Amino acid sequence: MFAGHRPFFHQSLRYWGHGRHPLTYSPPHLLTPSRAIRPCPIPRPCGKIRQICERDEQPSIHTSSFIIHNSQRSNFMAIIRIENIAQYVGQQVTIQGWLYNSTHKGKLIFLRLRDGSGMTQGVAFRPEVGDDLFETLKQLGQESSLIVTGLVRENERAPGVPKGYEIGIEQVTVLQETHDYPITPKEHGVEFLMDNRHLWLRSSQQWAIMRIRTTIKRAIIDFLDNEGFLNIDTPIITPSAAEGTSTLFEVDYFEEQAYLAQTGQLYNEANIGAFGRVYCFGPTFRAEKSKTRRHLAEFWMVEPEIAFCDLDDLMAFEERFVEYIVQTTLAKRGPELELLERDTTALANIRAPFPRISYDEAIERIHAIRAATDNPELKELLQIEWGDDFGSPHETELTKQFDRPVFVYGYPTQVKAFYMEPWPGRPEVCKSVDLLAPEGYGEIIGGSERMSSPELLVAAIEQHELPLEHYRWYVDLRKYGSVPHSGFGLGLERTVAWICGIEHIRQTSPFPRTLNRMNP
RNA sequence: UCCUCAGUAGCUCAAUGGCAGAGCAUGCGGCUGUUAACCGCAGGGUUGUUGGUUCGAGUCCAACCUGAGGAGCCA
Repeated sequence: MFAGHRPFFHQSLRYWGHGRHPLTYSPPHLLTPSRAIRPCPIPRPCGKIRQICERDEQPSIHTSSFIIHNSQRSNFMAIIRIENIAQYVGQQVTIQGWLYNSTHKGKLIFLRLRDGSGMTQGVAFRPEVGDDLFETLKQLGQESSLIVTGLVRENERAPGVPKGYEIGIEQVTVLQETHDYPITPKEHGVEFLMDNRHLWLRSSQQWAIMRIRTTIKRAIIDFLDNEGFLNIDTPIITPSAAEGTSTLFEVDYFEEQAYLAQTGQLYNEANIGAFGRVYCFGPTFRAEKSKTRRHLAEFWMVEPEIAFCDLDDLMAFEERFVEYIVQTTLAKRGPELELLERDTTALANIRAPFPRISYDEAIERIHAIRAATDNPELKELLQIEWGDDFGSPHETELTKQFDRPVFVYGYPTQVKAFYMEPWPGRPEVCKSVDLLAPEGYGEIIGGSERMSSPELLVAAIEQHELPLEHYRWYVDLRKYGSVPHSGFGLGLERTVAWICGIEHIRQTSPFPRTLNRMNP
């Protein structure tokens, strides 16, 4: 009868049984099917759990705390992931995970369980599971690691992701009983949570944000692949500031001054000569001493670059791109967006085409907003003249006028990078375009048509006082088969923050690097 | 770099210049449907640091440290 458990254990231990003993060296105990607790017959746990199994006379598994056999069942139990629980209603299943929270009411106990893929509720009723198991479950602290077997049933009262399902607990293996988990289900301050970021990621909101982030990354890659782009990597270590504007992190490159890349764009422009349509997608670094909810020192940026593409083509491409990202996330991550209490109707509106306004018109609109406001503070913040770049208050007020992202094109040349194509007949304006997200999330895309004339490019480099020797290869690209081409960079974290509807960009990065923090 | 705000129990916060408090968490007890449950009991403190004013400082003053929000800059 007892041997019937073995297939289950061997199956369930597959993922962790090959490694070292999972923590704690307090004497393990075994609770036999007769529900007696007896000391572990082996004085010290050894490395391999399967070996312990095999050398013990009676099959037993050594974990940090308890093995509970509460069921006499001997059939094979399917190990499932919680995100698929709906497929198993009426069946006995096993889930491997952690205790997120628990509550008990007399003879009834509710365990909120998470396994990384979702969250569900385990229910145990004392007369059904027996006193020993019930007492053990009652004492489990938050984040204890567990293997739970039971019957899946539908119940509209059951919380979780997906909600509406629960497991009637029959058998539990406690891998480690944990106490004093620092993040309780109550509110915490930012500093405390960031100090515990390695644990905070387990919390449901952070979990949902990371699930959405990975979906957004996948959507970006899928879209570009389908459009015939090649993902060509660009260097992280660069000899000079690509755009000559931002503050960069300095690196000692074999006793030579080097920098962490702020963009892969210039290399992308080389790559389109070989491949036509390319993108790079990776981390990028800015040493700006910015501490606002929109800034990170290390963030991810996807940068597509397209040959034979002018500014109008670029805007048409960007709006299809952003529409695809938003609609794909909406379709695939409904439960996560709901958990974040995101207003999804605002996202459903994100359909191409997006409004396009010129910089000139944007300035007029901001002047009008400024004239109309009674708020003296806002009046002060909105002060701007033609030729100035927008600050975040300008962007925020401007985007409030639209229900979807808005293109602002044709910025003054003086506020943009040196490589942008001049506007025909207006040398003071360049063929640049930014895409501003709605709801005050700011600039998520910056892009432009690139300069295609070698003479103009050399003049621009000299005018910006950039070291021409570092840019000789870049000028070469215009000497050998120059074509109209355009590209842009989309900031992943700002996009995630906008789609998730969360306040601060630091929550969109698993381990964010900010002005005052690079730990953990 | 500049402006504003904050630092008290493990966490979130109270406390006219006059006994250091609550909720949550933790431990014990109770409850068959909890959703951050609820009820009762218990333990838990170098008030960020240094100096000053005062009979007396968590509270007032100065400097410093740490953090948050914003500006500039940017994705």
